[in-house]
Amino acid sequence: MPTDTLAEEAPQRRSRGRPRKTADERDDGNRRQALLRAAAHLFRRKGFAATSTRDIAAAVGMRSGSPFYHFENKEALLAAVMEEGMQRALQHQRERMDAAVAAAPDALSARECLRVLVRGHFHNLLGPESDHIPVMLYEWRWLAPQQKQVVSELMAEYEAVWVPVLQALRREGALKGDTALARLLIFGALNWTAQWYDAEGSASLDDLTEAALQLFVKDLE
Amino acid sequence: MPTDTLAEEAPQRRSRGRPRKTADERDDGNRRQALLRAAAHLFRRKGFAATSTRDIAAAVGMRSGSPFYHFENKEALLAAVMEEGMQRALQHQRERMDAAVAAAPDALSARECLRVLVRGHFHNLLGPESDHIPVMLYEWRWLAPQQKQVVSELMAEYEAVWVPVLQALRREGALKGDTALARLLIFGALNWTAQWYDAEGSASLDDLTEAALQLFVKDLE
DNA sequence: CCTACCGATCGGTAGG
DNA sequence: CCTACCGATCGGTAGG
Repeated sequence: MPTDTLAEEAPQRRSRGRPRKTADERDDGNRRQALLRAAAHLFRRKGFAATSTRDIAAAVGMRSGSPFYHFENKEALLAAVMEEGMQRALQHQRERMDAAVAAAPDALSARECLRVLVRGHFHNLLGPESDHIPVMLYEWRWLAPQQKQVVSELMAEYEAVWVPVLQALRREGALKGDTALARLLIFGALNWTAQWYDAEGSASLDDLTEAALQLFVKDLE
Repeated sequence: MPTDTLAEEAPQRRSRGRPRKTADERDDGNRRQALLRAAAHLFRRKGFAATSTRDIAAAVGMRSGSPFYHFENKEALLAAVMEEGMQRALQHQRERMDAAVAAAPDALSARECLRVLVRGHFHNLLGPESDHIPVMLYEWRWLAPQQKQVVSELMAEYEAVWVPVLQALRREGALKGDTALARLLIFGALNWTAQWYDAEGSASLDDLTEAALQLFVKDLE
């Protein structure tokens, strides 16, 4: 964009016509980011089908046609929300696991591993800036097959970390039955919290984590 | 409707104009029922917001305006789907519990009670004619406050049956931690199966029930 | 990124 | 329950 070089030739340009943007809402890639944030928020609150691209545009102070300068169409915006959400979730999962391993004097127990994963999942699902993942979970059907492919690979990567942990628990006798079914049921219990968890309520994410572990994992006595 | 008395005066009336309906799709309350079934199916497959009342009308061979002869508006149709679904689910839950109690030589154990409830819930959620409950779970947000009130009372009635069972398990030591949180997590695990369960797949509803019990309930050794 | 616009679709209604 | 219709809204585009 030639704005900078033009600025050298017309340094005294006054603000007239439509109001100037303030510094932190200028072009960059941050208009795109703003659209993604607003879309995630609205898609979560009203669902994909009931959110108009006009709603999203208005939420970031754009006119109705402008989102299509940044995204090819409404579905591409949805796919981008989900991909960004999963990338951030993967990142957060890695950081938590690495930190937990680094902090453990001996090897981390399978139970402690699961605790870290569950706690991290609640952060990804219910924490601050967490609209993206519920949108991914609940608006999945609107993706085109190719977009589903991309997102489901990220989901598979996320879930793959859980597999050896559950298998270890099963070897210990702390988990019974088929681990694949157990994993699906566990993710169900966790993901469903997005339907009822109230951040203002009495239970914290740590409380939820504790309740989940007590429910899923037999204590070894 | 005066059709019958008029028929006495014109018994020879021939079929002309638009084709006659066959016997089992005649007026009655069964056009309303047909609309409910079609609506449940489409609301589940495409979501409430993306299903047009025209889609629903076409699915039962009506014209676009006709659903509004049976239902005041689109939301009333959704509410009726949910209410019917919950009434049937409650009925089914009662029948299963009564049958299990009648069949038990001694008192039913808490664990067996939970098994019956879980198995019944899978039937309500994943069995034949089961679109209504997933619609209730996933399209909840479209209800008006007053409709939410009605449906949530039915849900409360459904869940109330589970409470003493979970409390009994907790007293036995087969369930740890807060029972209210446990109930929410358990329902999450069960309800989420609507997202991934494939009736054509390898696991039966009995398999799912077994997996759920193994996951949630500690065996008492 | 805005302006101005298009074709399509939607929920719902009057009148029969 | 159909016919004929309305006003509103929507995703998306051309042209700048």
